[in-house]
Amino acid sequence: MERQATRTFNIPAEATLEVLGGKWKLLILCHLNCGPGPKRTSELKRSIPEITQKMLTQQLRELEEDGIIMRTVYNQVPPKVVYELSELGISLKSILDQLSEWGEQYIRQREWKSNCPERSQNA
Amino acid sequence: MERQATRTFNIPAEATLEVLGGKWKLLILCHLNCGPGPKRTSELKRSIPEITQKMLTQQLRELEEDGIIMRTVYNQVPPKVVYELSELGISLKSILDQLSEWGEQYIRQREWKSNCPERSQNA
DNA sequence: GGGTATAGTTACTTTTCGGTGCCTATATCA
DNA sequence: TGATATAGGCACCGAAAAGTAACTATACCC
Repeated sequence: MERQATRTFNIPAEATLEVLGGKWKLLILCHLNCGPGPKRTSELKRSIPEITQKMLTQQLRELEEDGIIMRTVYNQVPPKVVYELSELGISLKSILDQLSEWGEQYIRQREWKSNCPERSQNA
Repeated sequence: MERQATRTFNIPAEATLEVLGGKWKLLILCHLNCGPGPKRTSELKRSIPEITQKMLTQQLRELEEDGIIMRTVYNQVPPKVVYELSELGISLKSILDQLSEWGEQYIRQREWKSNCPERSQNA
């Protein structure tokens, strides 16, 4: 994933995906999107247990570089750092909301399918 | 990326991202979304020059497994296979459209930034 | 006969991603 | 005294992802 200053895209969606394409990015953004106000690093880590500290930091850095989120450091010990969506990040809100909505539907449908007695696969 | 039948998610968006999370998937879906009617494999390949045949096939298979797209094989030689969004895939339409829209904005903003004479970086 | 187009599959190699462990600094608390 | 919480850096290594190349089948065209 090269992070160039400029490049050309075949379709505009490619630009979006270049910014949001990391494995954890959309998930992180969803967490920053749901519930108001900034979130601490440790909060995010607890919300996404599968992510490692390294990956979390890395993805947050890239999102910050791309201007999607803002990072605020409180000069205190132990350290406190919070992240929140920037204006540009907020402009992704409806996409993030829809990822959640679609997921809800999808889960519901899946469960219906696998519980449907008509389709039991063995025996 | 394990492809399990069932699992639990911390937030619904995770379910969405499990289905759409592949490197090329959203891009492929955007191409199937823009312009009506099904698209041939070779069309997709030409639309996404960077993707390899192998990746294209693989991602299409997974999207098909997840019920997002439909694959139709014409029994002829040379072979003809077309892909189109399924009903479930069409339910992603507004997400796909927004990925494009957001990308347009983002590109415009980037270009504005880099062309803004106030901010020329050297000389 | 030989080349082309089409949609793959497979084996092999390379590259990248992501995980693990170890390190910093310091205020607070036991 | 020393453990804890916090945010993160860095080096190393294995696993997984992605790229490469060769192969299939066959109708059509020259």
